Amino acid sequence: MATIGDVARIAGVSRSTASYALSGKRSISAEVREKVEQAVQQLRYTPNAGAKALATSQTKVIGLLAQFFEDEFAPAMLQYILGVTNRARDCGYDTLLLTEEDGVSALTRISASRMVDGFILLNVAENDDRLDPLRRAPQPGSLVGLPGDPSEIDVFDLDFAATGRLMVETLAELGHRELVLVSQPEHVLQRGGAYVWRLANAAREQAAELGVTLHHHFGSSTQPQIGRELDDLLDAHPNATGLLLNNEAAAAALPSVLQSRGISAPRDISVIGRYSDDFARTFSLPYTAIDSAAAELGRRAVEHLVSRIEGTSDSEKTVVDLIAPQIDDRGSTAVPPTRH
Amino acid sequence: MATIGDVARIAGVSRSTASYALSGKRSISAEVREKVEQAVQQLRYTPNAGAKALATSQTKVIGLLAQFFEDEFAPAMLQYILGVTNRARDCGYDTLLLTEEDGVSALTRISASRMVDGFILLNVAENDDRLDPLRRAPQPGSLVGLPGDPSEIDVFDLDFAATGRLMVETLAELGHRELVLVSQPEHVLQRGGAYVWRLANAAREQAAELGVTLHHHFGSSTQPQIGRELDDLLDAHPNATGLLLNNEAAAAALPSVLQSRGISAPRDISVIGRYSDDFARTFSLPYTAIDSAAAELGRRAVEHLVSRIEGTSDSEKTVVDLIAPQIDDRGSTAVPPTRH
DNA sequence: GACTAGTGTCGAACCGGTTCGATTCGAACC
DNA sequence: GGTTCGAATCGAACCGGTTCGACACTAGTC
Repeated sequence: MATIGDVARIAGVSRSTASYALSGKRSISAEVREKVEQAVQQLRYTPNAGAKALATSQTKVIGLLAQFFEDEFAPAMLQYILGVTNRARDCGYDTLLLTEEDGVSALTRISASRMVDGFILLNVAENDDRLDPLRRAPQPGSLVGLPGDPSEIDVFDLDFAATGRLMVETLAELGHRELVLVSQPEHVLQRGGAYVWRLANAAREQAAELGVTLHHHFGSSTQPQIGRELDDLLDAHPNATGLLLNNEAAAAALPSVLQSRGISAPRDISVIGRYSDDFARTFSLPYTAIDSAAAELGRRAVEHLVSRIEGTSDSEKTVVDLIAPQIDDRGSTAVPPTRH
Repeated sequence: MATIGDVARIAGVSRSTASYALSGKRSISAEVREKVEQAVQQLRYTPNAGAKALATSQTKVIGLLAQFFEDEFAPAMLQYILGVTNRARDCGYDTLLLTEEDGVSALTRISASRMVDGFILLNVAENDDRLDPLRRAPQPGSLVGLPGDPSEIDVFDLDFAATGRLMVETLAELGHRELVLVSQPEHVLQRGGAYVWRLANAAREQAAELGVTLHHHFGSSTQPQIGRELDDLLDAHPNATGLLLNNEAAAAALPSVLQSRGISAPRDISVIGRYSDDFARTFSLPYTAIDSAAAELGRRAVEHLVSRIEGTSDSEKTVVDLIAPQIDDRGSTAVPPTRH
């Protein structure tokens, strides 16, 4: 492969001049610049990434730490990954995908060997092991998911408290008086999926304030179970007229459950979920939902990370950016059915 | 960060000696090796990846070219990605994930800048644009998906022809005489998804040979449509007793279709799909299926690629490795119902 | 006409590893 | 007792970029 030395030789200048001609960091005569550019074309010169990284201490790569848990619904993760890689590329960065179970060792390994300029952590837990190593690392990081202690790091997440309130409020305003909330499984919460209780607590408070009854259930994240559980829940709460789903698997299972009971939304029951638009399309879910904004979160995390890497960050202070919930109305809410 | 120079100084030896002590490429006294190792511990020394890449021309990174098409079922892709990244890490490689639409430019960019030691291409089309640049690249590559011209490159794929035959054969042996095959949408095929017709043609031939009627239909890959199409198909072919699905979305949609028609597998109809075990779990699909072996294909592709990179490849000749279809029996096949 | 300022170019050093050739030393050999 | 060999170590060069300081030349200033 051609090196910058080859380019310089063909152009009849020194290596340093060729370098300056390409980077524009010093003034160069139009004539020389022209010759260098021609040599680049002719040799199909592309700088060696390793050499560049060594010289500049910049790799133009960001590390993406994804964690896949047995108890989670994997397809939902894909949205985040795509959001990050696509936006990163637009910003001039490539993405090193790290899926090892041991996120801490992945982080320290990659960080110490200077393979990346920064990190993005997905699926951040309330008390995430990876945060301490990240704080100590010389590279900046962005989190997707709000941990208990977000100090020193930029955080991006959906505002789950506002989401819980909005779900309850929306149905209460339509006249619903008894609701069922289905969350992720309890062990997701125990593992540190704090968003589960952030949404649930806020929903509970809002319900109390509005005088609405709210039943809360931790659902499974796999299908035969969650379907049965939904069925049982509807049996257990015959007067409930609204269903709130903070559980992707539950949303995916609901159509067949409703069908088998011979009821439909919103005629017999109103439904609000919380999942991404892509998820809804993939599974063809006909329910109004609050967008989990996966791609948007990934994009914001990348943009902020890049501005930190490149030192163009507007503020030195770290940021906690909670996206306000936004409802995608697919027509699955209505006034409750009248009973007699 | 500590460099090998720091290690050498603390250990009281030259840089080259420190390097040899760590690599073991020349004999080193036990005493010196000990001192170097202590210095490494003390300084938490980790080699700089860029410098190492520059010196050795090895990056220990492989490039993973994934393509996401609107008309495909995205979650299925995740299995391949995880299969590749996890196996790569076990082999000592990290993975650069490239999701740009323009796979050719991604390939040439990464290849020319020497960011990776090899490539894995997913979702390879019959006539894939990326193959020529890959052949010209200095790095080796493995394909997941069989193209029309696999020359000079290692290829890994499910044996779709054998899959088609096996599907038909299995139901024919049980006594079925009229089958319906639902493939991916026709534009997947036009884009170069040759596996669609490889399976369909083989199924057709096998059916002809066994004297079985086979109706072939290109189904949609999104849910409200594919559900309706399945319903129409069952109406159109009332005497069909077996359903073959080479279309993930169709498999995901089938449970509610059958339910709404008040029929069930295998009592009223026998079903064989083609999707991964993980996919079946995620969607809780109760149908016997031929495993698309995504993770296994990813693993084989990585292993072969690594052996090429490291020059330990058993043979110089390129390989076309078609995995024999394997049936995961979930009990959705039986003898056809008797009519009168 | 000497002084200054700015422009354009070059050589050398540096980033942090690896590797080749040379050197020293002690043990084994004839 | 000189020769040969292998083990252990070191210095220097190299990988392919970037960047600093020096220098030559031109143009403008007083």
